[in-house]
Amino acid sequence: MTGAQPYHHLNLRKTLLDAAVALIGEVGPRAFTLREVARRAGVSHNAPYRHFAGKDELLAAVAAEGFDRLTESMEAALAGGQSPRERLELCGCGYVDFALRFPNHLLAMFDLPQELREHCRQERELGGSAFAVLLNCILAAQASGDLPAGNPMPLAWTAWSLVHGIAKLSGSGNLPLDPQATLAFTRSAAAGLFSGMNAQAPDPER
Amino acid sequence: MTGAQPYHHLNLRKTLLDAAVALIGEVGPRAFTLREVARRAGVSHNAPYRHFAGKDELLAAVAAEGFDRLTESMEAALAGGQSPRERLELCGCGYVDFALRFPNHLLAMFDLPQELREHCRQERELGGSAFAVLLNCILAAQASGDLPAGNPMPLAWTAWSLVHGIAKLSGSGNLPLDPQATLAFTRSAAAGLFSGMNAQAPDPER
DNA sequence: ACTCAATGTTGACGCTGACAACATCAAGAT
DNA sequence: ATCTTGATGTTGTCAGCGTCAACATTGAGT
Repeated sequence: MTGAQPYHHLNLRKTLLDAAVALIGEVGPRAFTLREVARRAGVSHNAPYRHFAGKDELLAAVAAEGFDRLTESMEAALAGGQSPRERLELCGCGYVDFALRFPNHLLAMFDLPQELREHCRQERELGGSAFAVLLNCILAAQASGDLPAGNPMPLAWTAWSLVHGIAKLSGSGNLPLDPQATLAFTRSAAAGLFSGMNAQAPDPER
Repeated sequence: MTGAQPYHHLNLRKTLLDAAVALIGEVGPRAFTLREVARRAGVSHNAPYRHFAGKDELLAAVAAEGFDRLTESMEAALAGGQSPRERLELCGCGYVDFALRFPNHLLAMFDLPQELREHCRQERELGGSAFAVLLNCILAAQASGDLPAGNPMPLAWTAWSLVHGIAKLSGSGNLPLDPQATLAFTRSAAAGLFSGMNAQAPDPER
């Protein structure tokens, strides 16, 4: 041994996570291969098993990291807003901005089997945190009168659906807009949706 | 030979397609296995190669079938509408209705690698047909004055994003609504978005 | 110095997608 | 009636994958 490759990697876990994210971006989460991740990290094909129970748990870890960054992105975006309405719109922009900056994480978060997600509690909790950011924006807008009172959930689902749809369609190349234009479009669409939410009361039966 | 299992299957292609759809629904598009499809169809592990170039082409065929049914679903839904506005809303409901009825097809259509889709022309054409149904609804609404004039594309993208987001979130279990409630929610959200589209002019720079 | 738990490696097994070679059948040509 | 041919299904094979088991290496605490 020349010492160039120490036996212990010291933070192989992080290295594997980064390699996994990069690999997902190159080949998609379907062709994603645990052995290739190990290869890129410069370790044997079984080394990842010391840090993750298996392939699925590695992907779940990527997804968890993604939910973390999603929450950060939304909170950072809405921090610049001055009114509840503006903060809600910016929150949606933060969602799409995250999707544009970390498309590979988004794939791991939503393009993976549901049975895996059910099995992993951490991921659900982090997803809940992200949703809570949006829900708080809705609640604040309702409290200030910027949105009609009532059950906030339909409003939150609607807003989430819109930004999630933009994120997914953009990520799969179905929106012919560059990132900057996509964000501007998101802002515009969110503003339109916000106006519409005020123009009609939320579904009364729920 | 008892004659029970004729050597030639006669329409193995359709049998394989159906088996593939069922398998996607059971294990997801990621764990989807070409050999298991063949097994369920009662043929050898290499028989599918006589009808599809490989695993990806079989999945692409499922996606193409999905785009076909999506177009049908939207056209059937909007046929009941009496005004351009109502037809547009119903078109969105048709999108979500398709997603609820054929979730396995939706997975093949959007949860698959993009390099495959680029490679397959038929799928892009069928996707374009489906989008055209939506776009025509937008154009009709603009012509009748139900929607503001101008570039229809941002309006179409917004509407598509909303229903696509609802479809994807619902399909991944993130919207705690049963199918009927999901459709009602879609109608309500679409109506709200429609109102918002009128409350503000489309993005002028595009 | 010794122990030991953590971490990385090697080897193996069954499964998969894909290729090549062969078998079977239907139908038209001779 | 026989031959030929192309389409369709099968068997055999290979490398690569995820995962388990057994072994090797290392650093930290005694």
